[in-house]
Amino acid sequence: MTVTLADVAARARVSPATVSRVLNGNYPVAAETRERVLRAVDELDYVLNGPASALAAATSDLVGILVNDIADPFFGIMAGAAQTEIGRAAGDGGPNGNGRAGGEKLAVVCNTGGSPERELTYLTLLQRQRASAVVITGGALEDPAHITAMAAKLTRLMEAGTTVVLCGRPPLPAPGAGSPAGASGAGAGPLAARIPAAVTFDNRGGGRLLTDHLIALGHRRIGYLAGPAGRTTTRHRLEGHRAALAAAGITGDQDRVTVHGPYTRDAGQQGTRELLLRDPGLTAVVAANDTVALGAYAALRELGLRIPEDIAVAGFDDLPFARDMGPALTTVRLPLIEAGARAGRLARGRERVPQGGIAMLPATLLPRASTARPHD
Amino acid sequence: MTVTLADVAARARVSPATVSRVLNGNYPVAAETRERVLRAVDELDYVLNGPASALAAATSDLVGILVNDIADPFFGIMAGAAQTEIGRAAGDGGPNGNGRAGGEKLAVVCNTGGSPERELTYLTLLQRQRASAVVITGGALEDPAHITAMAAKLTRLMEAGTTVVLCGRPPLPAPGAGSPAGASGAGAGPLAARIPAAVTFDNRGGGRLLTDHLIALGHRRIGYLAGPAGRTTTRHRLEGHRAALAAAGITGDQDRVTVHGPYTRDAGQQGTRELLLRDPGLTAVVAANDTVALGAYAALRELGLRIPEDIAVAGFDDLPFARDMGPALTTVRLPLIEAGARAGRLARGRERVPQGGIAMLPATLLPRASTARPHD
DNA sequence: CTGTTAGCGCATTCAG
DNA sequence: CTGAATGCGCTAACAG
Repeated sequence: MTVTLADVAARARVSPATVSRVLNGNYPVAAETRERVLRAVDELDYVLNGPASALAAATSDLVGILVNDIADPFFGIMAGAAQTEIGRAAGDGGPNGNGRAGGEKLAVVCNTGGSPERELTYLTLLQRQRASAVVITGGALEDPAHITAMAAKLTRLMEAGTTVVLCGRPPLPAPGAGSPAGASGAGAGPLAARIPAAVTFDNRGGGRLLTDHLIALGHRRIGYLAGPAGRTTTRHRLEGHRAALAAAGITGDQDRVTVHGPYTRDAGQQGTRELLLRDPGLTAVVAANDTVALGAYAALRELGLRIPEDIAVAGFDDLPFARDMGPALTTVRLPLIEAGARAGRLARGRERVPQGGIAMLPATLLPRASTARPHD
Repeated sequence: MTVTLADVAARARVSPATVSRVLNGNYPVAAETRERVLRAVDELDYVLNGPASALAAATSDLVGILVNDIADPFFGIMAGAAQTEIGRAAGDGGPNGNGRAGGEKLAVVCNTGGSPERELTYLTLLQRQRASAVVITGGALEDPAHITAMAAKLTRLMEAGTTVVLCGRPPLPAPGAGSPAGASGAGAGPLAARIPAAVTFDNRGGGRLLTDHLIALGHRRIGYLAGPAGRTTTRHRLEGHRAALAAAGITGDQDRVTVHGPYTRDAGQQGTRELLLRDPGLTAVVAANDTVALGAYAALRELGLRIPEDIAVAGFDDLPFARDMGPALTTVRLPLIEAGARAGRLARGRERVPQGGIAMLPATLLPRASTARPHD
């Protein structure tokens, strides 16, 4: 019923092997023959059977992109950039036309919702599909059990020939002393990289920049709306913040003016209320990201506090809406598009792996209207 | 090198068929045997070969979700809801644990960037993978050639057994008179549905509601920042707007105070400048969506105009940031999560197809601070 | 309930 | 440059 390679071969009066060769384009075929085959393909409206081809070739053209939250533009922007880069057909520089689907990869994004189990599940599913590459975005959970499980899973993926790229996530911890000599005599040739390439953000530096800015304005009592506990991004941003405070000689019980919560607007709103309950004298609130800052705005509005006159607010990421908030949000810009694009290129092996397997992208401060000197 | 079903069978001392049966869970197997097999699977760390299984079964567990712009929360929210619903394992109600990956589907989102060619390309790629279902979100392009191509492609997908669900997109135009009797004698049994199920939004009604609101406040000179020309969503929202104007007896050259552009902040900014150039007497600007309204805010700020005192602004969609803009944005809420979830359930055949194959979800007006009576 | 037997559709050796 | 033969790993009839 469904048309197969053999049907095309019959119509083009060639062997199935020849059809396969023109379709994959990685083998010399006479121009005239190719022409005939392509015509037959069009006439029959033939579509390659992916599973069959993946089975025979032991690899598929699927590339998975894992994100924590697909509704969050932070991930959407990175994933979009990666997907564009990956979807780019072999030769061309732009999006190719016709719905014919030549040598492209199928770049797909998978939403883990920040759940470690789903992260693992998706990796297994991708492994099952024999994905040619996997890009994992966003911060990592710092739970030892999960780290071990992830490391094992990623190792297995890489052993199976899947390229693994980390994007906006720190590299995996070094796998200890490593296994000794290992396999028997015959050198099995250089195995795939044992460490995934990583493109990361300077979250620590960004956090530092932001709080330095606040301190320079004269703030000394600064609340901090941290991300979820146990995640690398949360920790790094917070560390940058604390480093700035320490450098300025601001001591005191910082944990008291730090609250953790998910990267959501609601968490920011509740956290801000909590912070002001704990210390009504705060002159500034730093949010772990722009979405959380959205919630801070809401809470302050509720309380009748003006930004920045009564209290300054800052975010992180510079999502598109940041500059249109009322007032425009001071934040830290991360090169999300560049990160996604580089990760995409790494996934396709189109970019050289950076020094030591890891590239750190800089964060830049964007002072806007939501921060000013404290009132008195 | 890589462990196969046969290895598991050997270790569990059963036949490969039995292993396949316990893994797929759709066939009676003795509890003890199952136990033994599962143990072997764990011990060998076996992962099913997706392509092989898809080839043999002539269907894969892949479900594709097409979106126009993955960086836009409008799509992210719908896609996330759909993905959650689809990823839900057969029996259970929540996200399943362990990275073992049982009977789940692999729900993946594909970013078309709004390009018709990429839309077709992704569909072909999914067809190639023998996807079990495809969810297509967002408005459709109204170009006849593209509509024809899409209809053909979707028909082919459905003929091949792929479930097609439209989400936030109007149903395809009826396929004309349809082909006559067709195939030969033997009734081939009831073919798959010839029309994809659709979950759509009442964009027209929402547009109407919004402009009615503005008119009720006393506005009569209203600019409109429309979406990209030739898209159903754009047209429907605009039609609702025009209908409200007409009902209020507001005539005049409405095209003059309507500008089209992509659904981006920049387009909103430029469009607003253009609108005020064309008619400085506008007392309100309606944006095709919230992101475009973001740009309108920016442009008005630039011009030193206050919202809503000097000019009212309204959006559409009620994205999370809308209520934290300065001032809070009046907009129309669409049940994005419900739409995505229903589309996901339809894709898995877990929800009855609605009346006539199409369900229309309502839009509700959310009046906020960005709209008020005109100044004089 | 379980084992045996055949392919699924394609990519590759090899010959020619 | 092209054709013929083989097997990728699994599922789906059938028997038993």
